[in-house]
Amino acid sequence: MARTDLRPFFSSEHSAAAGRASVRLAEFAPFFGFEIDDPRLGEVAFPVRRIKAGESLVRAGDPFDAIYFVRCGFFKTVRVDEAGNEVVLALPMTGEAIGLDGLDPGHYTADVVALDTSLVAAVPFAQLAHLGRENASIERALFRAFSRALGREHSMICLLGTLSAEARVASFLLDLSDRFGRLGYSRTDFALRMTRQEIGSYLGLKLETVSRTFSALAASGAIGVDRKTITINDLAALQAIMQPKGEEPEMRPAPGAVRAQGAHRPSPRLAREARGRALAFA
Amino acid sequence: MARTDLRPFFSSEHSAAAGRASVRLAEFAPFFGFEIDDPRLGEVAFPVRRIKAGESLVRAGDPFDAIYFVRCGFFKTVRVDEAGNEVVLALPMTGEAIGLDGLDPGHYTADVVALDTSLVAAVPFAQLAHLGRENASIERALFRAFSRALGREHSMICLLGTLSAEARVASFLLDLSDRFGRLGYSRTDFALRMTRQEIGSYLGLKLETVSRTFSALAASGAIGVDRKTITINDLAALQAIMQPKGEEPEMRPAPGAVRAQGAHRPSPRLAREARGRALAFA
DNA sequence: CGACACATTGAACTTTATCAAGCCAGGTGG
DNA sequence: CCACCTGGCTTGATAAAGTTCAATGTGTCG
Repeated sequence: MARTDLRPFFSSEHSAAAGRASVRLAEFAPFFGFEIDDPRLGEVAFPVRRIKAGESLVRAGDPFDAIYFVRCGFFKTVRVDEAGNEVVLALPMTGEAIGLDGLDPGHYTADVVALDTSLVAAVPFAQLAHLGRENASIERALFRAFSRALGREHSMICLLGTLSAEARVASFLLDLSDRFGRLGYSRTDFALRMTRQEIGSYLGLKLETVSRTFSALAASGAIGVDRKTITINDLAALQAIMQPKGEEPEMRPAPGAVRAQGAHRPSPRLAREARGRALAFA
Repeated sequence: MARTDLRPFFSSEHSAAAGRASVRLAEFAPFFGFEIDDPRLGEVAFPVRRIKAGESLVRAGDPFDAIYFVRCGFFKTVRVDEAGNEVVLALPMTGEAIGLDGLDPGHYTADVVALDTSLVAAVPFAQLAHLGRENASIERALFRAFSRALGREHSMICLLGTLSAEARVASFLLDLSDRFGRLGYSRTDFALRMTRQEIGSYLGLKLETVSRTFSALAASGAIGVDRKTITINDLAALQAIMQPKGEEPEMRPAPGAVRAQGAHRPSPRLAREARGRALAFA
């Protein structure tokens, strides 16, 4: 793991290697919920890194210094735990931030590998924190980025903790569909960038199980599978897979009688609101 | 048998009224990695809430306003997903923060229920962020708290994605042991505050599986189980369970390796560093 | 004391992993 | 151009790990 990785044009501001070496904040901020209310702020520029499929953006153990904002492309983050197990922790794509979990330990905790040619803005954390101190919107967006990441992990834990293989795969496809959709791509037709093995690792399954589940879903007509191309034919069917029980209409306890000791009520369903790429943060 | 009682010695100083209504930052900050370099800062006080076992600190859907710092006690955070599955997401105890994931959606996403009589400091997020803007150490600690939470979730995802039931339970016990140890309690004898069902939910297992695994570990001599009391007899055995393969990774084992050192696994891995109450952030 | 919630244990059953072929598309080199 | 590799995918047969169902035990609390 001690592989000295020379990072291509990291701090090169002007050196226009193959392409541009930096982006202005104003160019990518909107995709991450940053509101730029001060025009000067928008002019702050950050180095850009271009990563080709198969290359690493960061490696586990590298000293933490920057957050990476994916401007376009697709990555996988892979952690190798102490037992030597490889786990795909996340599949970040355009509009998502990478590396937040490295702040506390002081080093990145996972390898981040591009699955497709990608562009990221490398924002030194110290600088970001500094900007945040001057601009409330930036600070807010930064906190929210952390919080959102946390929420995502929680969903993942629920998925791994409770869902069957079929439900996990359905959930995975719906998530991809949703994310592609938000970016303006088709919600029903897309190409997977990762192997069955990687999907399995991400979902806590073996690649054979993923393959079989794809086949089964295809046989049921819910989706079409051709190699790495997925077609979603019946969105509702996929969603239904995750409602295993005939959920009876739940009784809604009047919001006031909160004397509930011990037992936990069915609790008000927290609507999954659109937290998309939108900027708003009341 | 001595039920390790987390004595509420909280109000050591003044106003030992039955229910003191506030704590000064200086009193609990050190436990969370906050460095108080400005004495005036230490005087800032926050409301305290005392929660009895079985009561809820927050409920899913409640509007997000504060982060709760557990001063003493033990909680579970439970999410009920859209399918109606209950999942125990975390088991926060003394020295940990609760509610960080609620910032982005604007409401708490899980029920947080006390498993034991507990005391928490309720720190309004807005106020915390404001303090952070004036004091770099506070801000840093806040970011780190987010980052650390993220790291914890990642470990959880690895656990759920790759480990067998036995390894999950072993890992769970080691984690508890470690956490109790950090707080000054015995690392080898402690009382579980949660049911088998809750443990199972947390580990992605059924309660029967947890029970069976406890029994098996007890039969092997690694632990002792008496109802809710756990005794760890063989720490190394538990640790060994998580090294399923004779994984001889490429890290060359130093030729003249120390054998004396009580069979300490080759875990020069990113050692889980003392992230306890320590403050350092080089 | 009796009820009840929690825990343990057994046996049957399901789901997923494992092992083992075989297949297919794309790339390489003869 | 084709024959042939190769890496990834599919599919089948078994096995293993957990779940489910069910019965029984046990401490706690009213």
